[in-house]
Amino acid sequence: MSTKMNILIIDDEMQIRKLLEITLKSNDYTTMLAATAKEGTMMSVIHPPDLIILDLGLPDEDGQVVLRKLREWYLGAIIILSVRSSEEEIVKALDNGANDYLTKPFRTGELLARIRTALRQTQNISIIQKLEFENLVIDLTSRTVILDNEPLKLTATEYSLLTLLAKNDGKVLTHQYILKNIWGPGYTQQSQYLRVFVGQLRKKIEPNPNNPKFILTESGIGYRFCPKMEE
Amino acid sequence: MSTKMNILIIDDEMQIRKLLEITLKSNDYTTMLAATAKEGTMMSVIHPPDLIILDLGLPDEDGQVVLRKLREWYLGAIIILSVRSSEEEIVKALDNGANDYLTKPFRTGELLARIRTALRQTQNISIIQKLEFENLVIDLTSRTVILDNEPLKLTATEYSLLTLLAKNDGKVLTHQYILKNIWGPGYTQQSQYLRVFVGQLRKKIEPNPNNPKFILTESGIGYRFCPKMEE
DNA sequence: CGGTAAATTTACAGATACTTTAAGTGATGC
DNA sequence: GCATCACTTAAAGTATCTGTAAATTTACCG
Repeated sequence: MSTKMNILIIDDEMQIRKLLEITLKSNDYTTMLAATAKEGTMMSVIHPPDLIILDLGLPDEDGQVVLRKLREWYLGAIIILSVRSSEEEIVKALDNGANDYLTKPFRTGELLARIRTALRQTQNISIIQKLEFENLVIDLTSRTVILDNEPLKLTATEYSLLTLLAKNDGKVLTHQYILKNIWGPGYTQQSQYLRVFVGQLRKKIEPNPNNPKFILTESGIGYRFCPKMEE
Repeated sequence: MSTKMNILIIDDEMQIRKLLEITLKSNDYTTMLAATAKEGTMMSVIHPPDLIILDLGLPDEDGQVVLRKLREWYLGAIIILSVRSSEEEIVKALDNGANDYLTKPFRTGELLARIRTALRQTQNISIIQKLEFENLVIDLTSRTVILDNEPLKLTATEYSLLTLLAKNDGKVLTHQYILKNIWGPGYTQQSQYLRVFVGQLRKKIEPNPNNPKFILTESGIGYRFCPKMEE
């Protein structure tokens, strides 16, 4: 993501606003806060956020009405956060265009996950699975490897080997285990394949292949992916 | 919508399946029923539904794994329906690509509302009406492709292939995935079709088909649409 | 029925990646 | 110092994958 996602919180309870603000900020979002419907609507118009968290029990206007009005023009995600737990209220909110509905008290982790889901859907962002190690980034979704901000060309086998090692970073993987996973159960004796491909990978990703920084040899046992900090 | 929305129910409890079937049918959906992960996966491949309701506690495979596997290719909505109510499980499912998560026992009206919400969102995927890449513009609404301000004549298959690649720009799409999406699940072995059509597309859109700028080959894996900047 | 455009096959040359062989390095122990 | 073992590196051989052209089949329309 180039820039942080911005979330507008419309809730009249100060404690909730504070809690949400802290939670969201520490999860790499930026926030805007509003205590009333009027205030919230205005903020959303002036600077449309990527997602709105809306409480239904606002002092100045009914939440369902606020929701309907927002949906007349706002295309981002709206998550309702409310003490009201009646089925009628939930159904109404969802049919008024809410993307999700959580009842208070809520679990923070779940709210964050539902925010990610809502953003994914409205931003049309796919599930991003990334492995990041300093200057090396492996994007499992797009199947690309970026080294020093440059895309790196890897063959199918090289890519499989790198991801297997990177997914288990820190752990020592035995020759047998790697061979079984990449080439199949019948190849556990072909340690030579492995040596050749580790060599090729090192040539591509190691700044100094003689003194590997990423793929370390555990003599007699196997290999370990363990990005060393540079000195 | 011209035709009824089709929902696949994957749940091992017969009573739940029956209940859902009756509820959904009386709300103008068509349904498909599966009692195991294997059965459900197969049905979704053969006849992809508009939405999948997935139980996590299946007898033959872990629901989270089923979910992840589905998300490798299935773009429709997936709603989890499970007895498991731990935050950990919910967060995991949402991050694995579920659109929503309901715990059993559930309220029918709420489920229906959440189904409507999920369908609204996934059908909205076509909110994107134009794909633009420098000198190449694909207009999905009018089904036209403009290259260097000149309309380009493409056959139906060429157009589908180009839009599939362009919608996933940056990502590597495997031969299998492309074949399944363009020709159908039964054609995953016909890589030859793909070569022929990629060749034809390149002849039409690439300034220099020998050194492709748009459609890049990932040998042994598939193709990737990734408009390179010119030097 | 004939004409046309598109899709499917077939065939083959060229490119790419994988396997295999072999020579070279360095550490360890006798 | 020499032998051994495990790993590294390079390069040749082999298999597989890819791109292209051209032939054949299919589908559609007048």
